Amino acid sequence: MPELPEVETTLRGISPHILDRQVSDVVIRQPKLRWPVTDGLSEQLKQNRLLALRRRGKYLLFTFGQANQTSGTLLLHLGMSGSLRILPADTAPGPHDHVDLVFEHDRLMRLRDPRRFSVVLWTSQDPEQHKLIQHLGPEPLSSAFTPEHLYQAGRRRRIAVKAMLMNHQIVVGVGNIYASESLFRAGIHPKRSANRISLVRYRLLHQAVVDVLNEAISQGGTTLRDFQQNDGKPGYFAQSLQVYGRAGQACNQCGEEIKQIVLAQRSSYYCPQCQR
DNA sequence: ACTGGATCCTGACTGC
DNA sequence: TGCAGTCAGGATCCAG
Repeated sequence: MPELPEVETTLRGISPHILDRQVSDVVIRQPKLRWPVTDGLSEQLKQNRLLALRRRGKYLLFTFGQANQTSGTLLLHLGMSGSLRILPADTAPGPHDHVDLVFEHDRLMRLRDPRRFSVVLWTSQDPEQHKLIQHLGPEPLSSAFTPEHLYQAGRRRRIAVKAMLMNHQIVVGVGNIYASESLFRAGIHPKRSANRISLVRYRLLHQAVVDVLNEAISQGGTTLRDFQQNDGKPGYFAQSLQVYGRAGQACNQCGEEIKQIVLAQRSSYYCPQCQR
């Protein structure tokens, strides 16, 4: 389900309900996710307060502790099909509701994930040094993400530019939908070799990534099948998609038929007229 | 050092 | 209606 805009939407939706609240209970119904849920998670969290909550790439980082004393950080990644919701504490769990954090004011945060690719891990170290976090590239909506950064990363790689955009060591948060959409806006063919793109064109691509992500966030993300914002509403960016999922339909820009190809095991959509 | 492919898991959809 | 096959918004691991 979630790329950066969906994770950001989730973050904004859940924060006001749980920030500065104390955990009264933890329920783990299914510990077998992408990796086993950290042993003893319940003991780490109970009676601790959520001191801070932020996003790094597609990870959510929940910092827990007492007063200003940090005890550690919960790393949470939603994988392909994960979602978080805030519910009354007595809400009966449905299928695939694997983890609940119950908070002191009778609210719970519930992780649902049919495909179980999500990640729930505890670390008492600095989360920036965690194995899953430390090699992540720059945030696309920060000043560390620049056209020159993309150009330098692309120079020494022969992989398809779309595969490069989706490599989170180069830039985080860009998944299959937004990679396709950004390349369309920049007029670059998804299969084009990363080292055969000029700085001028990387400037276009950089701006396209930033714009697409910002627009998607402002519309609450993209709902294809099951993504819901915290209030149960879908994300509305699906209406703005120009190529993703539009194989066989006419390009909104030139009328040419949108094509679908498989690239690095993922479906890619593009306009053969507008993208070279 | 890069790169492409297989892999984890379940649900929704398509075609016979 | 049932069943097999295909495809999914992610990212790691492994072999070449």
